[in-house]
Order: sequence, then structure tokens, then C-alpha cells
Amino acid sequence: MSKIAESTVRRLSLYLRFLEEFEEEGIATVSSDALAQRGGTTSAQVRKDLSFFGSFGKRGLGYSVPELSATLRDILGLGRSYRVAVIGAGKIGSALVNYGGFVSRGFHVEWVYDNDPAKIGTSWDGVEVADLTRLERDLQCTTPDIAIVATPSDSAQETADRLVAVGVKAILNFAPIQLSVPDDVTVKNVNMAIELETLSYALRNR
Amino acid sequence: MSKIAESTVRRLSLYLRFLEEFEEEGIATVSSDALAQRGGTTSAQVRKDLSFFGSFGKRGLGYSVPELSATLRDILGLGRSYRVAVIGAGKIGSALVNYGGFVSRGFHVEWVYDNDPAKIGTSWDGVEVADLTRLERDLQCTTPDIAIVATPSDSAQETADRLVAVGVKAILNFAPIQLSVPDDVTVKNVNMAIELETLSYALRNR
DNA sequence: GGATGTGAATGTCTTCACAGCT
DNA sequence: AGCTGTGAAGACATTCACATCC
Repeated sequence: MSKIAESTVRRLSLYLRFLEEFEEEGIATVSSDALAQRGGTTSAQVRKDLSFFGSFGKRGLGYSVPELSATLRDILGLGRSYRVAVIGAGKIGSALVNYGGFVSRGFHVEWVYDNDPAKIGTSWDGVEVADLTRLERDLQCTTPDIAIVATPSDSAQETADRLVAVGVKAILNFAPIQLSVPDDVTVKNVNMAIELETLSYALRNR
Repeated sequence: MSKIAESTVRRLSLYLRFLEEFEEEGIATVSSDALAQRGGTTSAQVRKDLSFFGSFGKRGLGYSVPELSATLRDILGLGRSYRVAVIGAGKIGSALVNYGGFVSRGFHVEWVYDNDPAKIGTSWDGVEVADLTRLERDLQCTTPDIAIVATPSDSAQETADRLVAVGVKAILNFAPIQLSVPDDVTVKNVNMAIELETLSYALRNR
């Protein structure tokens, strides 16, 4: 399978969200144009995005909503469940975990770490916060599928190193720094500062 | 000035962060190559990004750290202060406001709204939470520069409509839906569900 | 010597437009 | 007739490579 653009994958994720809404509303089929309008793109873009993975529509008709959403879930790897570790028991991680669709998409927080004694031992969204020093001991054997780095910037790289050392292959990084990791580890950055600054840029002449 | 790619603006925002770190460390000049390595890109990319706005370096030497960071702050519109309204007094907005560099970059939360009686009247990061029904009355005259939509998905579009009606021109949207707004209003989406799903996609064959 | 700034070449993504099914 | 699927064209972004200047 040839390499798929990140932008395509992001749009598939959007389409899936819309399809699930259509599903709730009991709509049976949908055209590329309907999906496009909902997602602020074009029908050609929708069809092209899907065409990288196969042909799922019926000409003259459109796409079956339940079929296409199942297909997208499959493509995006949402058919399984993921064991997630959160490093940093603060508001950012908490906001993420409480985000709609986190649990329903198969993401399960099984470990939460912090180095603040005031937080260790407390319950954080139903999981007990463990001392960060326990990380290696806990995760060496049962490695999480995904780790969420929600520590201050200073300790984010060190945290990433420790996660990589125990075998973590996917990191969602909330710290506003660029993590350096081996090639076989995937990092996604959520950098709210950048979003704000692109907004600021958009406003610069008003 | 010709249109600048969003990807370029995002990188400038990254470079600025690095420059500020170099500044703290007392480093006086920096090469495009040093910036590139720090940001996971190439020196040609750095130079090209900057060249859209002017020539700020000295051949054979590199860029003056304080000069270039001042220039980038200027380009990104960070020389002024922004009045921010947050709609939805939950964890997401709170995480954002507590994010490093929010206040120091000139973003000031002056209004916080929610429709939950339990939250109205309480203090949220130093600002009193107001009843959402007051939105029009408060913001009609003194319009915020930026509004942050951190409501549940169901009410996000309605919230956006009300913000647009009082004249808001920039929205940072945390709800996982696509807001529809007039062309002169800028919307940036922070959709954590998408980040998770691109991670899931990256993991699909393991 | 060393690093910038930039046209030209390359690569990637999006849009067009239409043949081909239903 | 209606809508998909897809090569080809076009637009856009990145990388190359080198003249230019400190």
C-alpha cells in the first residue's frame, strides 16, 4: 500500500464523524457531495480520499452510511481497543480523556503518572495516579499502545525517552516542544500555542 | 503581500518558540540550520519561510536571535494584546488558558460564559463565570478579538452564530464539528479526536 | 569560509472533467 | 439521469543548488 497523506487521514477521520451523525439520524445513503459540504471540502476530494483505499460507493447512488462508516473505522484502525498511559495528571490530559468519543473509540486510560506528591494516590478520571518513578517498573512488561505526554516542557523530552525505552510506539504530545524519537515511533503534536498564533496572524491587519 | 501558506505560519510560530529558548540561554546568533534541526525541518525550508517576509539574516553569519524573534513576533501579530472570551467553563478551555505562553503572548481572558447554574458566579482562572444568556448584552459594545468555543458539540454552532452576530472575527473551536461562519471570520479547529485517530491509523498494522 | 536568499526543479496535493456503472 | 472512480492538469509546497554577500 502506497503512503497516504496525513491530510487525507485527517479528513477520513472527519468524514467518519459526519457519517456517525447521519447514522444516528437514520440516513441510509450519502453522496460525496453531501459529505463534502458538511466537511468544508469538495466532492472530488472526498472521492479521491476514499479511492486510495478502494471503491465503496455505488454509481448513481452514493455510499451506504453504515457500510462506509464501518469501512472508515477499519481503515483508521478503530476496530480494536488501545491501552493508553497518561503522563502528567493535569487539566490537559483530563480534557482529552473527557473528550467526546475518547472511550467510545476504544481508547482506555490504564495508567496515569505524575511526580507531584499531592496528586499521587488520588483518583483521576477513575484511575489512581501513580508515582512517575514507577513508570519503568509498570510499563516494561505491559506496554501501552499510546502514551500521552502532558508534562511541562522541561521534562517532556526526558519523559519521551523513558517511554521509548519501555517500547511505546505512539505518542500524543501536548508539550510545546519538538520531541526527538526514533523513526519507528509516531508522534502527534497538539500545540495550542500554534493555533493561537495562527489566529493572531489571521487578525494582524485589523 | 501575497498569500502565505498556513504551514509556513505554523512553522514561524515554532521557530519563534525556539528563538525564545535560545534567547534565554544567551545565544546571540543562530543559523537556519540550527533552527531547522530544532524544528525537524531543513535549512532551506527555514530560509524560504522567512524569505516571504523579507531578508533578516547576515550571509556567512546567520540571524540575530533577538532581532529575528522580534521580527517573528511582529509578523505573527503578537505585538499587541488580545481580549479573549471563553464559552464553556470546562477543562478544555482551562487547559488552554493555563498553557505556557498564553498570557505572556498577550492573550487576556476577559469573559467566561457557561449555562450551568452550578458554574455561574464561580471564579474561573480569576474571571467570574457569567450566564451565557448575557453574551449579547456584554459583547455587543466591547467585542472580544478572539472567542474560544469550548461547549458541547450540540451547542457549538449556535454559539458560533451568536459570536458572529456580535462581531467576533476569530474563533478557536474545540468542539469536534465543522463550524459554518461567514468568509470574513477565521476559525481554527483543535480536534483532539482527529489527532487520536491519526495515531490509531499509524498503529494499524502492529 | 560560511551562511543567506532565491530562481529553478522536483515533489505532493487538489481540482477538473469525463468515462463508466447503476 | 445521477453519482462514482480516476487519469490528467493544475496549483501549491518543498528541496536543490548556487550566486551573492559578510
